[in-house]
Amino acid sequence: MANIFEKELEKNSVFTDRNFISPHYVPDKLPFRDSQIRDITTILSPILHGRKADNLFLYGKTGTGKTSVTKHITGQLEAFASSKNLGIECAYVNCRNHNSKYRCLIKAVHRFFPDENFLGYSASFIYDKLLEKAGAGKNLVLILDEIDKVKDVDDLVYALTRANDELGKGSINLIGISNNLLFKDRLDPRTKSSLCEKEMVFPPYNAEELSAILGERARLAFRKGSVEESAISLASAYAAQESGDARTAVMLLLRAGELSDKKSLSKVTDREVEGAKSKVEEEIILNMISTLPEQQQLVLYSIASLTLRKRPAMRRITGEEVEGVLYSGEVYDEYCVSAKKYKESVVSARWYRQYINELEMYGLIVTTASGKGVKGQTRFIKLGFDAEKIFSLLESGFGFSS
DNA sequence: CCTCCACAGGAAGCGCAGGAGT
DNA sequence: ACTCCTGCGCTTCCTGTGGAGG
Repeated sequence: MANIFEKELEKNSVFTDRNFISPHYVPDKLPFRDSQIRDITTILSPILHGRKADNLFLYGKTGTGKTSVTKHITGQLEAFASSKNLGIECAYVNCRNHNSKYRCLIKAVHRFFPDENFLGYSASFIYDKLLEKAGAGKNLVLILDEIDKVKDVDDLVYALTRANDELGKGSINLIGISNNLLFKDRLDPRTKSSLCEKEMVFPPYNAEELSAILGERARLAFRKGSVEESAISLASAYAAQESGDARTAVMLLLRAGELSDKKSLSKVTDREVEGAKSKVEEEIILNMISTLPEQQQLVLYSIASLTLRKRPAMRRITGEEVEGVLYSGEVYDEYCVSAKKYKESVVSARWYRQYINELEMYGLIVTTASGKGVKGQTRFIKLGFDAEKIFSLLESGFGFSS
């Protein structure tokens, strides 16, 4: 339901209601996630009978629908439970904002006791409050989104699972969500077995699936007939190629729509999607690098500037455009030089390799093992995105300059 | 075949900050 | 307020590895 002012604003726009195409919008229907929804529902079903369900751990890359699916299901669960007067309550905690055991518990307890303020109370008091709620016969579902961001996860999960042993009736059920596939391995084995009683992987969407999702969203958000079919296909293809990330696809279409408005066009065509692509890519990169520690930004900066510097020479040798491939060693040397220029501290080569691994995990760079034709064993490093874009973003936004 | 190169990545340990316990 | 503890970022040291070169 659009606000009347928003309607006014969108009179001459390709949009009818932009909310439907915002990245925060949780759709009613979640296509291609039927089997996940079915499985999770089955796993949660014991609590409808007042018993504890298995804890559940979901993982998959960003924009694969983990959060949306979970919110959808718990929303339905709460609605159903309240209509049947079953004592079920859910709390959603985003651990990116609540990144410690204490903060998570506060957030959750505040959800269960909305009228009370718990700031300043001790951790054990908060914990007891939670037990009190569950002990009154309630079955609580705690969703811990981005659980890998919690500093003391082991403590948190241990405390929450342990709580069930102390409860006569009622229960505390956990759903952990993470997009870090390595997260599970660094958990304490006991935490791992209790949190991951049930596990589920959310695979990336392919181009056809993205296309269907986008089509549905476009129908809700845009004026009828103002988005060309091929524009949707193109946006889906880009997103599928990049990551299989629904959020990227949605952002592409949103920005394309804005572009059409800006140019006072009545339609969104391939050209606008094309234009939006570069903008969305920039947003994604900026989003990623802005949260990076300064040293990692420096490493990335070194890779970008080396790539740019070497490119003309490589072109001269081969006579054609080549991929900007760098040796691990020369990147470290370059990093040492620029680190001395901007900060005095230079990390060791060992730790630099750790940085490289992390940058690769974020998808900012791609590395391949050196095959034949190269002496010794090293890694080839390549940027995951356009070198100029990364270079200029780091230069303008983070105070590096040549 | 052996040796060297240019790294990869594991293990141990160190200094520090911040939180818990007293 | 005081210690004690713990996690984190990092260094140092070390062993492994695959290809080049003699």
